[in-house]
Amino acid sequence: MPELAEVEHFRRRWAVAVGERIRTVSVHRNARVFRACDVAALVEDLPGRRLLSSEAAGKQMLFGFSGGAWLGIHLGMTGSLEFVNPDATATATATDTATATAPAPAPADRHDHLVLETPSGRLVFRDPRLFGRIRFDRGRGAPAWWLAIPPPLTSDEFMLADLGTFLDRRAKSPLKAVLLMQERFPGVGNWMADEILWRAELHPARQAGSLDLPERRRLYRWLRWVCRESMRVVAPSFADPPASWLFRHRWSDGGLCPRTGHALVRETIGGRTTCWSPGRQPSPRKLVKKSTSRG
DNA sequence: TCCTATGTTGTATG
DNA sequence: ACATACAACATAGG
Repeated sequence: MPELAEVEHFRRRWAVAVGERIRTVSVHRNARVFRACDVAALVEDLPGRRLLSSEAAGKQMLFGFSGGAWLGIHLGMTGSLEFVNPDATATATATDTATATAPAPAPADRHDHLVLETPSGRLVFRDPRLFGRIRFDRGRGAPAWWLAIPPPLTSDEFMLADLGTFLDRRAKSPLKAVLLMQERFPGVGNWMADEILWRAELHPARQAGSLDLPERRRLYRWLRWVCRESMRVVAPSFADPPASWLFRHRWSDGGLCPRTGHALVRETIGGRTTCWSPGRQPSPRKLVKKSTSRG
């Protein structure tokens, strides 16, 4: 599920516990999501600390704790965050074990790899497919990997020239693959890339370096628009975008373009299933053909 | 049984 | 060193 706005939505789910103290930490310590994480440090360090802050940047999240501890979360393909209020019966039993010194048991659900218990509930990280990633860092300021994430695509720091530079550096790659590169387009994922290219009327297989200036302007404009609008529409409630978006038609075979009414096409481009509207997004082959005249 | 899946990364090749 | 392409990761559901 998680691209830019969905990640922001999950961040907000955990943010309800900002200010609360972590009472216990339970983990599936051998889960792949901890491959870049010192699990022992996390489990020993976090209890007693207070959750102070939460941020999302692209598909990454960072939760800050009192005393200089940082929990980084990437949701991979199937990760999610949830805050679970204990029901009345569960509260009694959970409270009784709170003072116990024995290590916290592993979470009951096999896909819940990290659970932070607070006085009012449980912060749950779930990820069936295990492509997600948990990081734990200590220090006064945010960790280096976090600071290296480029600025939001909706901000003034991301300019047309930045887009142009990157397109030229990846000149031979299809636009679809280029838009998925997080080092330049943090938060853009498979459905967002298709949505952007569809709105910009650019075929996903076009080589990045082949775009003229008007096309670059279009890409820039709709890239920012999709980021802004998805944040506005999706982040608060996890709502689907309106039916006027490609999003609502791209998932299965037989979908129709909401602009042209003609059949959408689905094909693998840049290693990912890609959906586009042939009547709206002219193929690279056709574009090449138009320059046949020679003086 | 086979195919697909809203993501990243390691590795091979040019 | 850089750019590009793709298999691999692990699980669930159609």
